[in-house]
Parts: sequence; structure tokens; C-alpha cells
Amino acid sequence: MQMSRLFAPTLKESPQEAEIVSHSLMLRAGLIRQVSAGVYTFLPLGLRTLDKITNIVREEMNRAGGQELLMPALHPADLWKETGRWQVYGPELIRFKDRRERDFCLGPTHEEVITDLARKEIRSYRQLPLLLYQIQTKFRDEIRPRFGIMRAREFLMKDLYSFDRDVEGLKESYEKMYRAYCRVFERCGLEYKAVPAESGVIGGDVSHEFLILAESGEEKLMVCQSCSYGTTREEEVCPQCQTHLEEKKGIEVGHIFQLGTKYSEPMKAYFLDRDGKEKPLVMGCYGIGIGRTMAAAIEANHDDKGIRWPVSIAPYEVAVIPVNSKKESHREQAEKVYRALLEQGFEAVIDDREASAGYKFNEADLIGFPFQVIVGEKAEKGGMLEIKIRRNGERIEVSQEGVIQLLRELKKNHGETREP
RNA sequence: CGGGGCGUAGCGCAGCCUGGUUAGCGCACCUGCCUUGGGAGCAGGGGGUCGGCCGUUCAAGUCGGCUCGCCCCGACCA
Repeated sequence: MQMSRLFAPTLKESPQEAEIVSHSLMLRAGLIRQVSAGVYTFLPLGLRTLDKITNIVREEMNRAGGQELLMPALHPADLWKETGRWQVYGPELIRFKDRRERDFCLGPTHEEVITDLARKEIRSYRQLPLLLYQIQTKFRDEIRPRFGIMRAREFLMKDLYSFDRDVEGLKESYEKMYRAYCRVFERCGLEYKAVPAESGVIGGDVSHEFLILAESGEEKLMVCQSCSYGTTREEEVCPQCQTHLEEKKGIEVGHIFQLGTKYSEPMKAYFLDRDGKEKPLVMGCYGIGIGRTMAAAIEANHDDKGIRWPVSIAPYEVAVIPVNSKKESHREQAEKVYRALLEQGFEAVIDDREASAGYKFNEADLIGFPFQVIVGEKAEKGGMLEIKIRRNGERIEVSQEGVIQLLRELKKNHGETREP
């Protein structure tokens, strides 16, 4: 992509509505624009990152045996009345009537719709266990949308539902998802913690929250330094290894629940078990806020210059920057490197604009390309290029011939994408 | 929903208290020259229903009422 063509309207100053860093940087780097309170447009760069996270989530859900489907956002009230949530859910549920005066709502979550599907299609224990998921836009009329896309009224979420014949099976599915979640956040390059949680409106017994550790996080948690233990409760000492717990803050990006038969019973989602008896499906549900993860990633990865994307979720991996676009040698060499990068499968942009070097550097830092290939004076004389690593500010000189190889290595070292 | 704050050019702001030429500044944008290793410089230029409605007044960005929108703090959540 040529920066001269890229639709990424950046801002030098922070708009006054943005209170937290991620919101401000998403606006400034041209990732999102607000349409209404809690309602946003994702611009090309923002969408690329959103897609990267989505794809990591999709890969890990598939790896764990999940099958993707897509449910409607539009729900008939009847389903919600069956579980009683039409009454219970409150004004957060966006309700309306169609032209025939029938009640509808926009789906804030999909237990009702998936359970309806399950009861119609699952007959036998032979079809179990079953893991179904979707990545879809959810609607919640939040009392107070906040912090940009951190708490939006319309947002992208992955929700997976597990169906098992008994509690034992549920526990296995739950374990599987727990591990899949760990892989998702690791691959996104994020420091996270899973902690036992209250299950809230969704219902059910056991549940865990997944939190991205960030200073600006709204949730307090206690973290053990020597093992992976984390909790939201006040405990002073780790029950697993007796080490002193440290207080941290986190942003909730995922939540997994063991639902049991909370939805299958009232909706009569039964299957025939091996013993010939009809039993309710034992369910679990597992959510990840995709946009929220994106915002949390920025909260956890930024400096005063801008975003420092982990490679795996950066909108582009490399920016090629000719210091002076008017100098033919800069331009030509930059072009050459850029084309080579594309050929080698890198996601790259070239800053072909006739802006000052400082302007281009600052903008590259703001957007947060993990690697910048700078083509300047040294390239004119000895053909040496410079690679700047956004994460730590390190600069490495490299010959034109060595640039691809070096970037490959850097990507491997700095890429948190842990391929199994 | 309760409490607080803000709406003046794309963004950031001044002007409002104490009403009075043509509503101003910085950045961004357009043209030209010049410049290019950390958001350059000079010259010229475009862009405003001062959120909206009603009122007070000879006169309203400025005063009063209503209204809409947005942000922040609280209960809730991915």
C-alpha cells in the first residue's frame, strides 16, 4: 500500500472526547471514527487489526474443534420470552416492533438462538460434544458507552457455545476453551490473566474472566509472581505456591461460563442419551470481545509517540520510508525494497508522500508499524539501509541484500505469534 | 437514570462574565517558491446556519428558557 493512497486520516492533536490512551490513539492514528455514542466506523487500518485478531480467534476456535456458523442479529422476542430474559434483561436489550407489531430485539448474546437451533437439530448423544461459534456484531444499549470502542453499544464479539451430554463433558469442553483462550491472547502478543469470576446475568456455576494486564485497566486483580495464579478476591498469599500476591489492573476481554442446563431446560433442548433416556443438553458459553481486545492491546502497548503494535496484530508489518521522496535514489531504492517485501509475503506500506522526513517518521510511530525500513543518506553512499524496531526503538543497519532476511528474523523474534 | 462538564472551520482552542464594525488564533487543507534524518519556511488563498428552536433587545456567538448531541464519575458488561 502506498501511504499517499492510504485512507488513514491522522490527527496531530487528541480530540477532546478521548479520555483514555487507546481511544485517543485510535482516533489519532486513523483507525476509527465515531458515528454516535458507542457506535464506531472502523477505517482501513483499524479494520486490518480487527481482522487479524478475528483470524487468530477463528484459527484457535477451529483448532479446539469449534465449527463456525453465523446467527442473525435480529431476534424474535418469542425466544427471549421462553427463557424469561425478555423480562430480566432490562433496557440494555434493544427492542422494537416490526411492521406487524411483532416484538423483536437486536441480539446482545445468542444463548436463546443457539439453543433453539440445538433443540431442533440435536437428537442423539452421538452428535455430542458439539462446539459452535460465530464472530458477529452484538448490540447492547449500554447505560453509558465509554472509552471509545472499549465499551460500545455495537461491537464485534466471538461467542462459542458448547453442548455436552453431561457435566463431565462440559468440564472437558470448558478446559479446551480455557486453553484455546490462552493461545489466542498469547498469539496476540498480550500479557493476560485468567481469573475465577462471578457469572452475572448469563448464569451458570463456574466461570473465568480473561484480563489483559494494563495500567489503565478498570478491574483490580491479584497476581502471583511465581506461578500463573490470579484472582479478583483479596488474598494475600497464593494458595498454590504461598508466594505473596501482587496487585495489578486488567481489562476484561474474554469470559467463559459453564452454563449447565440453564437454557436447555426451559427451552426443552433435549437429546437421547445412550441409556435411552431423554436429557437436557449441558451447555457452556465462551465470549471474546474483538474490538475490546484491540483497544486493550493499545492500552498495554503504547508510548508517547503512539501505538506499539505486537507484530501479529499490527495493521501492516513494515513501513518503507524514503527520507526524501524527491530524491530519485531514495525513491528507487525504497521502491525496490518495498516490492521485494511484497514478493516475500510481508505486509508492507511505502511512504511515497512528499512530506518531510520528520513528518513521516512521526506518523509511522503513531500508527505503530512494528518495523520501519529507512532509506536515506547511507543508502546513497554505501547502499546501507536502516531498520527501526518500533517496540524498543532499536536501529539496525543492513545492506540491501540482507534486508529481507533480517526482517524475517526480527519478525520471528519480535512476533509473539506462537505457532504451535 | 443521578451527579458534573462541553458544543464557535476537519482537529485543538480564544471570544461570552461586561451584547455593538467584516467572529479570531494554531494545526490541517488548496496554489506557488523553497525545503526533506524526527510533525520545516515564506507568500497568497478557500472553508463558519457560533449544535438547534423560542424569547429579551434598536442590536445576540455573548443574556434567558427549552431542546438535541457529546464527554466524564456511579450501578452493569465482551
